[in-house]
Amino acid sequence: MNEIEKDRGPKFRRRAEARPDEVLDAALALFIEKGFAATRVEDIAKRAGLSKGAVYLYFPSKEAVLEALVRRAIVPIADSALQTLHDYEGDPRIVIGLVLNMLAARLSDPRILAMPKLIFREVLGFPELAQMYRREVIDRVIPAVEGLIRRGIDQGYLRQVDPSLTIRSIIGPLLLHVAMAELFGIMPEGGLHLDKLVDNHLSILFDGLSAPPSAKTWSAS
Amino acid sequence: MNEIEKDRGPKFRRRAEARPDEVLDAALALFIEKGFAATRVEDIAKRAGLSKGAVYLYFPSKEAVLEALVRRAIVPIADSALQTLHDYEGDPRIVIGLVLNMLAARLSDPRILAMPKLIFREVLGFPELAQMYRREVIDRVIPAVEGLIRRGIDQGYLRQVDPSLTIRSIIGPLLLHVAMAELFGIMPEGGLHLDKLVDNHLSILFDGLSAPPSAKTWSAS
Amino acid sequence: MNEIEKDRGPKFRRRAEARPDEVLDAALALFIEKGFAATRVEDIAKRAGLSKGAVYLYFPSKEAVLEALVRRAIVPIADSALQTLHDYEGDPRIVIGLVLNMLAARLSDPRILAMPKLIFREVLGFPELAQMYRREVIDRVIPAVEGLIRRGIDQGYLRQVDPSLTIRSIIGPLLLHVAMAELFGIMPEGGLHLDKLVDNHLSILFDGLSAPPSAKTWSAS
Amino acid sequence: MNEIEKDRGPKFRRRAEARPDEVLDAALALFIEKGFAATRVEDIAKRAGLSKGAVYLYFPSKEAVLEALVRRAIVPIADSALQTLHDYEGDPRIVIGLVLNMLAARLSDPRILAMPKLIFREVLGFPELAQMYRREVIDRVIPAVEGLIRRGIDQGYLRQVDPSLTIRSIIGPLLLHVAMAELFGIMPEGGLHLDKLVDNHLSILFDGLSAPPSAKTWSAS
DNA sequence: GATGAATGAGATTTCATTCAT
DNA sequence: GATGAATGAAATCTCATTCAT
Repeated sequence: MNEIEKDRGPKFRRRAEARPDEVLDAALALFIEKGFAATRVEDIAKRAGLSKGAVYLYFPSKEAVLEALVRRAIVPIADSALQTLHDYEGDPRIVIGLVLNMLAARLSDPRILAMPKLIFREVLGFPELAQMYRREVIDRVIPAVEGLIRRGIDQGYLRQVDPSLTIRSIIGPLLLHVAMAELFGIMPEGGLHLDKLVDNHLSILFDGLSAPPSAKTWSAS
Repeated sequence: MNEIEKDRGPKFRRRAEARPDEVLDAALALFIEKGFAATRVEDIAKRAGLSKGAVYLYFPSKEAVLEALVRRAIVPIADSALQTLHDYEGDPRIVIGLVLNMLAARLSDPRILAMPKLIFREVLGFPELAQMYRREVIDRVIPAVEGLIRRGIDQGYLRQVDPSLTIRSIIGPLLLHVAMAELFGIMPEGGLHLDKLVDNHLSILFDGLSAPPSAKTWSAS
Repeated sequence: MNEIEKDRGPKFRRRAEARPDEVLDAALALFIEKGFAATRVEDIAKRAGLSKGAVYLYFPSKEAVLEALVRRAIVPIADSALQTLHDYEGDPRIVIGLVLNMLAARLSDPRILAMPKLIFREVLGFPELAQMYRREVIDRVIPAVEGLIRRGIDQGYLRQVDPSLTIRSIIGPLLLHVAMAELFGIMPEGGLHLDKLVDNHLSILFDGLSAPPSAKTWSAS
Repeated sequence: MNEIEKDRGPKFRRRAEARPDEVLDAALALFIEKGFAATRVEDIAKRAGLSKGAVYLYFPSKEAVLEALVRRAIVPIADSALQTLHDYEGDPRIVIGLVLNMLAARLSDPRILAMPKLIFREVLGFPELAQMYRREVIDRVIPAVEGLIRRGIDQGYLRQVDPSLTIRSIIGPLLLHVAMAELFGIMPEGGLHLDKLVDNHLSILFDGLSAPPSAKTWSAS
């Protein structure tokens, strides 16, 4: 931060204030790989390039590392989703498309993908984690999306649907896509291809699976 | 059940062939509540009404309890879904509706809901679990659904979509609904109401979120 | 023992009073194979063809099985060695040769070989075992052999040696031969060949390793 | 050693590089006393002046302690025996006498005596131990001794005997002497007196138990 | 600030022994 | 007499956390 210290090449960045962040990076990788319970503090330390004891200089417990990890990651994501939600005013389908594509782009970065994976995996064991995530992310995003849908209905862009339940129809397919890939290794050939999933999903989400009646009539005639 | 025998303390129950099942029931409850790693074998035993050592009469290890648990639960579910998939031939939307409603009904039973919760939570730590689930459930259900969609497209019921990716659009919303409720306690007032979710989801899935063009025209004029 | 019971074919010997002996046979085999500590009572029971609980009808504890085992085996061996020691009066070398050859013949039977193996292995952990073995075997055999040697010296058959220490020179080579074979698998090709060992050993024991002085002279001239 | 540091309780000793050796010393004493199976890791730790967990800082398992123990002890002994065997060229009886006296001197140290006791006791349960002992000791010593005997025969020092079997006659008496003392408490008054045993044994080994024929004649006449 | 040796509570697993049937 | 389900003490090993240096 300071003018003299700045960022003087990677060689001189040892022992900087970035230490806690390096611990979090290491912990994230390991929590994803093996889970919270099966990750030893010593592993985290080793991967972060410092000693076991040093971890406790920055965090009072292993659990605190997990909490800090989640806190660090979720706020920016929620913020940028909310930003997009607020910036656009017209056809909500445009906004939904933008947000889903933004999400798809972000989640293609494994470092970011790691966070929801971690949260979904560990949240049952750490109620504070659930509360934090709810407070910081869910309780801010859901009302915004619900409002978006409600306005879309009011303005005639969308059919009459339950805004709250419809959120599941908008986000759920992404979650399942990621879950299938991460938990069972089931994904399109060559990778997640989240962009293709979003394309396919948006076309169904907006226009439905059903063939247009006219089309059917045409082909039948 | 008998008035005299009733449930008079655990000491006098011998040669109950239901023992392994009682252990599994106890383990399921605890694994869900606290996770596999944080559940002690002694907890399982106590809840099943026997001693720590007795658990090892029926299962060679704690991990074996988990595997048996999953095996016991998943096959029937997959079977009945496949049954429905095979029994109907015409409009695939009917079949999809039937299967989703069947799923909704089943998952309303907490004992059944517990299984996917458990699997999703622990599968990262137990590759064998993932393989078993894949083999027994996923690899049987996915091809059946893909075939259903493909035939629906060929017969003019459905629009041109990617059958494989579309599976995510069909199932994903249920997963998210359950996840929100179970992980963060976010659900409609008064309960999961999976039936309402499925209603809302099916209407979007088949007909899309977009208001019909004529409607828009009308409202705009 | 009784005229009627006798030994009426193997078919009718089930549930006879031989039960405890069958337990001991099974225990012996397993104690040899895996040691006392690593042998489970259930293994003994299974091998003896009865249930775990039945073992406790005959023996109050696992340790009691070991003691009974040793007691059963050692007395006859000591008896027959003592018999031979007492029966001969003249040249003690004849007696020593007879006894060693008798020992060699007996120890070629794995069932008999098992006992000293077992005793040597477990005696450190069971002082009572040591006492029993000492009382029943060692304290009867050693004085007899010492007396034999002493008389041999007095009668001019043997050189002046320490009778007590000489016992080690007489028996030690057999012990080492068996130990090398049993512990490390080091033995003559094709088996223990205890008879050959005894031949070689007796010739050294009586006449010494050294070449006769005259022979040396001859070969040198 | 230093007057101020002395041995002021276990709490203030840190970074002692001798730790693993202290653990081995403690383990040796206990394994001898109670056997491997009956010795708890906590006992070892307590005797070494540290905590249960600390043992696992130095050795990955209790079994590894045993292996390290044996490895530490046997190589020097085998080495010095081989040294003696190789250094002398002439009359093999001289070499045999030197080696046996060297062995006697060494085994008078209880710390060294403990090792063969331990190995003989536990080797049946740990095949790796047997292999290690064979590789490091037996397979190096036996060929050397066999060669010595063979050369002694060729050069006219020794009678025609089986070199391989004769090894038993050379070493066996020492083994039995030690075994009787350690297992049953049978030994000359006042201690092992291995030197006296070796004296008596060597005289028999080289010259035989039999009285010289001339002597017999003399005494008879 | 940093280290890593040390601790000790706690987890899984084994098995001799008991005892209702 | 026989069974084998059940117990529970005890053993090995792990690892979050502390603290002397």
